[in-house]
Amino acid sequence: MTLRLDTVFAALADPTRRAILTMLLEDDMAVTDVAAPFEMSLAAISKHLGILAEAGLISREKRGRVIWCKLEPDALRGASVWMQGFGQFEPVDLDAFERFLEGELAEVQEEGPEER
Amino acid sequence: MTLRLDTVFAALADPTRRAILTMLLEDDMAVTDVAAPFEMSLAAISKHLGILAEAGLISREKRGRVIWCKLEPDALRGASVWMQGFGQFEPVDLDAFERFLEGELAEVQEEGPEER
DNA sequence: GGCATATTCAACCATCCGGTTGACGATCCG
DNA sequence: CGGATCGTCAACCGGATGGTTGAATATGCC
Repeated sequence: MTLRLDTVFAALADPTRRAILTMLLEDDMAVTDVAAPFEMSLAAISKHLGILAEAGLISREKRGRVIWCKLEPDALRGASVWMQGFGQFEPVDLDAFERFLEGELAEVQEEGPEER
Repeated sequence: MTLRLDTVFAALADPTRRAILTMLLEDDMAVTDVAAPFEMSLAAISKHLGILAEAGLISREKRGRVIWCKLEPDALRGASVWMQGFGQFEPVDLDAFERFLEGELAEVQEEGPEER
């Protein structure tokens, strides 16, 4: 349980992995397609996907030689609940979030993953 | 902005640091008192507090020779919003959270920080 | 002043993390 | 079959992370 929070938060701490999750929010994707917009190697992306899967944030299903990655947003619930306990945040402004996501996606797709 | 998410999530990925935040939820605390229930050295706790402060999750104020640590839950808002975008989680059950927190606090205070 | 307390600093160590490259197994297709 | 594509594995590397210890700094107290 605590372990799950460890791995979920650790998985979310990397901008490449957050970008991947954001991409998967739009649709399921094959590993190669996930890797396409990034500048790093396919193996690196494969590792990131392994970490996300380990945290339960995505699932992977092999169909033919293609492995399809699917977002599993339920894995975020525990972490979300934990965080919400620290403040009565006002209801989430989903429009603002949408705009933010578009920005993040644009970043990834135009320039590759953001530098640190 | 992305940097902030990086540091916030990374800070939350460690169980000792989450336990510290939970303790600070109850009240402001001096560094020595924060360190008391843990088995590790004061210097280690001091480092953890530095990381939490760097992420904006706590603030530190020196009064006399004592440094008081204060929770800054606003720093969680960005991360919380980011996560909420991934699912329409039902309204948080604050009672359940309260019970969970009591469990976590009890763990820390009775046995020291949980092992991994 | 001189000692005790509170906290950080600095150096060190083992391990983890994020990336690379090259080889490998699996699958599709002509 | 043989070649191309998909994805992972293994070994390696540099830098970050989480911990230690011992010295240093700053403040409070007698």
